[in-house]
Amino acid sequence: MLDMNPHVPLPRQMDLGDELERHARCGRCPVRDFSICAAQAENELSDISRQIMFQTKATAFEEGARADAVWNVVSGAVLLSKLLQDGRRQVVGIAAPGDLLGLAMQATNSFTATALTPVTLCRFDRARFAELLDRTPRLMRRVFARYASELAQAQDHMLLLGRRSAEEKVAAFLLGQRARWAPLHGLSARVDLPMTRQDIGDYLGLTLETVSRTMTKLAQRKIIAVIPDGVRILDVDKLSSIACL
Amino acid sequence: MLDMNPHVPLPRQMDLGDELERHARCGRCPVRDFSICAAQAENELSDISRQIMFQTKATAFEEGARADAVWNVVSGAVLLSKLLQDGRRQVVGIAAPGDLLGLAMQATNSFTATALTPVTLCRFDRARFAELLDRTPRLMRRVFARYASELAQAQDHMLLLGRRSAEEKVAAFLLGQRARWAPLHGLSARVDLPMTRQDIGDYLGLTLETVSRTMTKLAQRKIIAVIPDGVRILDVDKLSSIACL
DNA sequence: CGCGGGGTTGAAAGGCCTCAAAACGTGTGG
DNA sequence: CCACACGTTTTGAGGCCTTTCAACCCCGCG
Repeated sequence: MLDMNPHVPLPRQMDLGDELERHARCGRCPVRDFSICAAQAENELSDISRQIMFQTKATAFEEGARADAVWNVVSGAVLLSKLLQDGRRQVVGIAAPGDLLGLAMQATNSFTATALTPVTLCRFDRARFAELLDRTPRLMRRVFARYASELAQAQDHMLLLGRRSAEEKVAAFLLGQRARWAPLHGLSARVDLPMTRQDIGDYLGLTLETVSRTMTKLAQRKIIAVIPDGVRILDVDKLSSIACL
Repeated sequence: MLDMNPHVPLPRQMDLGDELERHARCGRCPVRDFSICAAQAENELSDISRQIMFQTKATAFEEGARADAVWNVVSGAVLLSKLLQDGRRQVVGIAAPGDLLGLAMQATNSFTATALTPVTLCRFDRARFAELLDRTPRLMRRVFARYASELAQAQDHMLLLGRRSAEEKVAAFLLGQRARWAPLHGLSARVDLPMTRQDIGDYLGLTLETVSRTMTKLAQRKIIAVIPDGVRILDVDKLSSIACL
């Protein structure tokens, strides 16, 4: 499980590290403006919520299973994927700290949530969460705004899946990951990729081989450098122009 | 508790013509359970809203332009598309009566809305619409539920774009269109397609030629029949199995 | 009647996938 | 400490599906 002691060096994935850890203890999310435990709702929420930790590769909930909870990602990265009968898979999102999952409020989950790193989630009873939203318009409004931007993001991803080449997809993906984790890591050249090539391929609508090939080609052109568990962006401008931002 | 089922089945024999027209006059949407003018909010809404009609091919709002309105589709079909600099296009949705557009509440529109048929839209001033939502939790809850299901739909479409073959895409599209308009037309064999092959291709991540070829192949196998401005589904079961629903 | 937009069809090219094998990294057990 | 196993990544060769480019057809309309 997560190591709370700040003096012990953490495993690499945990570099998300101390700042996040600190907040994790009180269930607050430091990453985005939406803090589920903020303001007047704090006491109530702590009442109906419960923190749960997941090991890498553990699944928080599965596509098709009865959905009775809303989840807030406190720390770590969560892979959201949908499966086709014949095994084809599509990753529909990669959740970062601060993201809310399961708000669709349908009878069953529409995707599976898998931990890419050790993950801390905050679980809310759905019925009581919904009640609370009803009683707290300001909170609902923020949740709603968050969700709306998620939809816009989904539409961007449709554009990527439907109309971009492999190279553009990979470039956009790397820049996207960098931007997504910037609140935690800063906008460094290094981009952590705690997922497999298969995961990336399933996210971009490509095969793992194509992802690998594309990355090595970018590396040969000195635009990125492939490093263990990630890449280093050597030429942001070129990468951006490839992604045709 | 949030409304779990935004798609309540509606009377079959409703016709775009009369029934819809009647409601259009008061800005009410007859198609889905979400009626923007329902309940106590009705008077207020009529105060801040205004109906606008668009001819086929007219654009209600454009990607990138300042967004200061929320729109409710009253009648007709609206194509939602995003453009890449080099002209590549992705259709991110086809809005039907009852759909809400522009709720993302971002500074600019993230897509363009074009009328596929003569269309009636109900325009709401955004700021005042937001205020109203704040004052009317029940309304916000319904809008929210609607939006959440839209996100689930977007994720389904990602799966289609990323992991399905041309034939599967077209089959799923036809069945999807049929289901989407069932509240108005009933679940008939005839599926109206008021958009061009190009539009369909941009929706499915294909070229217009591939869409055309795929349809003729399905027609040769007697699974569908291509008719002016639409198709007739001859074998729903086969089409469904191709779509691998 | 000619024009233009939309649809269909054909041939060729190309990008990505499939299948396969080898290289690499990491954790386990001798 | 090394050997080995296993999962992941890389690399290669060949093939297929979709795209590209082009021609032709159909139909409504000025």
